[in-house]
Amino acid sequence: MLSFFTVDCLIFTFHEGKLKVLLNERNEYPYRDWWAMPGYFVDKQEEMEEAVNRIAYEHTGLKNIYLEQLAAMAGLKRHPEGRILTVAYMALVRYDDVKNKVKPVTNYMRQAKWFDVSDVPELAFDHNDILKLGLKKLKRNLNYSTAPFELLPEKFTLTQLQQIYEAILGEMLDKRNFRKRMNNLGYLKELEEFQTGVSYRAARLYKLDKRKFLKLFT
Amino acid sequence: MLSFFTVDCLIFTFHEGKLKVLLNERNEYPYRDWWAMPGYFVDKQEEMEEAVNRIAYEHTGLKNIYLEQLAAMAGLKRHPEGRILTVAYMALVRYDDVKNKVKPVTNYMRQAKWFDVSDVPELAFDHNDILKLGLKKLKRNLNYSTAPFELLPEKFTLTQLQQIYEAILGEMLDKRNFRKRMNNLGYLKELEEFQTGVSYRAARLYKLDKRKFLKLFT
DNA sequence: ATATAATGTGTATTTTTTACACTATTAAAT
DNA sequence: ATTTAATAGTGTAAAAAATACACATTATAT
Repeated sequence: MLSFFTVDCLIFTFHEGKLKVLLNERNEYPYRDWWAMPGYFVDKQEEMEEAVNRIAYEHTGLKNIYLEQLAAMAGLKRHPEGRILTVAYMALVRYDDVKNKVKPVTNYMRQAKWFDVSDVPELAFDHNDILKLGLKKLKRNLNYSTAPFELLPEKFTLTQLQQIYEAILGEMLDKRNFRKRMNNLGYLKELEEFQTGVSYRAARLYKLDKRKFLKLFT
Repeated sequence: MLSFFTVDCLIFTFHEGKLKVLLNERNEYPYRDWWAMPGYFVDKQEEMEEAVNRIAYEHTGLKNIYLEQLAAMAGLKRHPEGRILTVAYMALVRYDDVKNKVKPVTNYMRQAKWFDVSDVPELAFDHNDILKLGLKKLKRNLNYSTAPFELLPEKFTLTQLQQIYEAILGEMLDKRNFRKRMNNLGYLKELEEFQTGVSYRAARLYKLDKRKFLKLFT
């Protein structure tokens, strides 16, 4: 009746204009020395989402992050010792919130590093497939999800938002048309506050009006 | 290292203008006498998709059907004996192709029956949640997937296609606008054939041009 | 004062979406 | 032969959304 299984988590963030994903260098058989999504076994008495939160917490120092389930992978040949089912998630975190910029070494993992999503090496197991799934889902649901805002601070500029759209869609967008569209969405609140600490004209800050967002999409 | 887990499958079809889902009446603890999605344990040496295909075959007599994975459910309390992880799929089948209109009784299952999706009782386990997920996914991906065509014969009329869109979206569509939109998709082939056996004006038949569809969406 | 770096804005055009009602065709019934 | 019943099939005008495109404005640093 017992079930050993793992969860793996694509942790995405946005930094310096790029969409990044956090990967581990494995220190354990199989795929020792390969890069892989953070992941581990789910404890017997632990809910699956708790396990994902635990793993994400170990890597980022953050709790209660945004999570979406991507897929269950259960191929008989994905692990040399036999089938190990894994449930893959994706998490979205704000770069500035991340506490441990580099995850301390454990016995099964050497280091963690942010990779630009367009520059990811061949990964352990079926993790490249999972990454593709994650990026595809992010892209497909872009207009119906709060995902872009999970990658930004609570108050953000339209340029930051546009950069995230561009990173997720993989194409450049026209500034004026983008702003027009965003203002028509109906769930962005224009604040009377402005960026600080920049050596050029400070941009206006916006925030997501979650109530209005939910009204539109539920 | 061993992993017992199940797969469950929402089998959808379209009949008499309604979207239908095939459900089993359980004859086994837990949830004896409740209706549930068809599902069962995955054999130790069996791929997960094989298992889904096997279950769908037992219920419909069909092989190589359209499948999409929906979610993994692993709540500690979903089964009274402890966690049983299940991976939920949805399948789409053509009603006219289904061989066994009623599934023979087995020791764990009393009968199978098509339910109108808008008239489904309270189901075993978390199966109502899974049904909601399935319907939501069907709706959200309607315009990027071959799903509507999986529910229709190879050659179909635009009215049939419109009925499927309406059933999935849960709203009525305007005939002229719908036809205009379908003709602009670029992947419907207008045939020089017409319906037969109807006692009124026979409608033109169409079919999906899969090559063109794939070009657009890959 | 000047240079720098990014912000913020409008209009014309095209495309897409929406609203809306009647004639055409076929088979069956009389 | 005519009528009835049932569904197929069609066009246009209006509104809304998407696109293409360039320059003046503002804040800071020197």
